[in-house]
Amino acid sequence: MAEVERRATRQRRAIEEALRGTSAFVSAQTLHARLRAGGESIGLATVYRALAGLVADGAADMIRRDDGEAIYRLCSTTRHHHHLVCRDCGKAVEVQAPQDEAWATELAQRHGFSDIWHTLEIFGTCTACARP
Amino acid sequence: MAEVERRATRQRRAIEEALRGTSAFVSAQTLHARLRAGGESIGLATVYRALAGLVADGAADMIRRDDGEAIYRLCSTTRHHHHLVCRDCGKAVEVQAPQDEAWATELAQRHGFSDIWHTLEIFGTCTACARP
DNA sequence: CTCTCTGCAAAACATTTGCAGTCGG
DNA sequence: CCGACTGCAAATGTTTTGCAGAGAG
Repeated sequence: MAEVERRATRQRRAIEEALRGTSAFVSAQTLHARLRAGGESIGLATVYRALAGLVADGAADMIRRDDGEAIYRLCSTTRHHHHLVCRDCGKAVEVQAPQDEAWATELAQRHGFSDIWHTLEIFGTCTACARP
Repeated sequence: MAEVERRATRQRRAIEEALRGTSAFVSAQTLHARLRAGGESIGLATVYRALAGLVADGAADMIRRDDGEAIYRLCSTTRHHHHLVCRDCGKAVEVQAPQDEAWATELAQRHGFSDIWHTLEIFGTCTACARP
């Protein structure tokens, strides 16, 4: 959460607005295409830079799809949490994993690992994407 | 686990041997470099293709590092499991998460998600990499 | 012999970066 | 005004692919 000055430019407003309008994870590529399609004039590099800034500030979550592409989403809390993500449309729900924090820490210590971090994401197909 | 014919070539034997010799996750790039350094004559594309085959057969695990690069490791079991991975040297321990399977399934159903899959990886610094 | 595998170089992609001009505060 | 921000194009780095020849079974 680097506390850096961030200027509110037209482009960043457009990005945040687009993210606020959905509960789904989106890739930088897709977001860029969507903004352009919506008439916004914005460069791809700007989208990447803005997203990186949001992640650094803790305002957005970034996870990796199976193919390695990064996908982003605004998060409603800075508390540690996980997601239930539709692998088709990206729609996601924030979820808590009751014991996982303590479990991971205990397990790591038992094996002599320090400076622990863990990722836990659940992928599935949401109701809307399930119907043929 | 596509059941496809796999021929035992010199290159594939070298790759499997290299993987068998370590408990650490390695990237295709690193594995390729290591094999070459060891005197093996092998192409990068071959390494990628062999690793993809091992993963498809369920013989190897593939996870993504934070930067998106894929890293691979032979797994001792085809049972669902997770890893405690050293983010420095890649050394990993297979671990079981007692409740996570049931928890993830129940959670997904409650939200109407089907065809569930989940990833859970713990990253830390192992004892060997911790000492300055 | 036949079909899979291999190597190489080219291609495909996602992401980052250098730079000169733009614009928010 | 000043420094952060932007767009573009070029650079980077990983992974994939096309193709002709090699080699496993």
